[in-house]
Amino acid sequence: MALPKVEEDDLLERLTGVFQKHGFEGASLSRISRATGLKRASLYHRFPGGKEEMAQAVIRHVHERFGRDLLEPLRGPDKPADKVRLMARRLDRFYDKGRQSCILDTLSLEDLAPLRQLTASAAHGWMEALAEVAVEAGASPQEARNLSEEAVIRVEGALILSRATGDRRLFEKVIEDLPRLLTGEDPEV
Amino acid sequence: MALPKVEEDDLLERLTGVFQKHGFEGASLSRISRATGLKRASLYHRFPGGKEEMAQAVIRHVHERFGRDLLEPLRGPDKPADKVRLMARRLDRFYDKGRQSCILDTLSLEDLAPLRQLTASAAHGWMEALAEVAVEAGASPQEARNLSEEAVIRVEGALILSRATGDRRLFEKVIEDLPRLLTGEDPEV
DNA sequence: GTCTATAGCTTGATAGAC
DNA sequence: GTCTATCAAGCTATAGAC
Repeated sequence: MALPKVEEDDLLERLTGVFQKHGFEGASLSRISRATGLKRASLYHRFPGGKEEMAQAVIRHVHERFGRDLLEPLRGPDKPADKVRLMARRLDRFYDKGRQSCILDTLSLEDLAPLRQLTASAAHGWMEALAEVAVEAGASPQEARNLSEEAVIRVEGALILSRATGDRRLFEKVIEDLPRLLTGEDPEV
Repeated sequence: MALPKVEEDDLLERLTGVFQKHGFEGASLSRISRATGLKRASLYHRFPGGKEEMAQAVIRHVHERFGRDLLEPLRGPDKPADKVRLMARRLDRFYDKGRQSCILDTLSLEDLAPLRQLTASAAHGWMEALAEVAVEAGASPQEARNLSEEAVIRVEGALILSRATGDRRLFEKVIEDLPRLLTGEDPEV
């Protein structure tokens, strides 16, 4: 807590970029050092647990930012369809129109229990928030659960396919379809 | 072509396992050597292009096996719903009920053009085969395209979520729902 | 076609100066 | 809190014997 929050956040953003782009194994300390401007020893001063602690911090950071910017608004007073439309726009931005990978993907390949626990928690938080807004839009709790799972599955699948094919149109389609899927209303972008 | 096809296939299967489990960066020559029983120099004798050539061979191999075992039957004379049910069962086996990752995921993170081209081709082949059977089941060409994209997106997304959460039920649900999605008929497992 | 041996570099991590 | 310097271990890749 010695550092101002902005600098701490900036560091975590840069760290996130590396793990997002290269995954756990590909996120070498050289790359991390270059991206953050901090030398190896400085990184270990801040993250005594090394790479694994950095990866944990990244998931926590993304979880927090995602919750604040994309999920919290879903609990506001606006119409469900409007709230989902807003989230869809921010999702599009969050993943840079499908160019960025999701850390639920890139940080879950390596079989590390502490990371798995954090990705699981993040995924569940996302689905729960979507289920709540689906209920608000008229779905039964069971339907809402299914719809929220479906929504997250589609986003993650579209990201993989966009990356594997180099064609980001699939991602855009999935994003545009989210309001209809979750609330039954048309996008009306 | 000096080796019998079985041994060549066995080698490729073991190679596939390593790249599937650890991704491109995580698939070190040590791991590959251990998994295949071949020393470094022997691997380079068979794959002069090193790791990247091995990864290419893996995608080609999986593409071929996937096409032969899962997609080719879709073009047979049986009822569309029956053919999709068969594919769904084999998909479930192919990904070991959601325990295995897809190489479209694990081999597309590293930004290598030759690999990207192969993953793209494999993904498109899969979607085309699904679209054909959807048309056969009564969908319009445009509908069929959408349904086939939706199906592949769901499978890939479910694999990611299963891995990130450690809960494979989502994958099973997606697999079971494929016949209904693509042909409009109930699973009747 | 497989091996041992090795080159040369990069990795994750640490010690200690400032 | 950041740095330089360093470590042992790992990495990809190659040379050359059999």
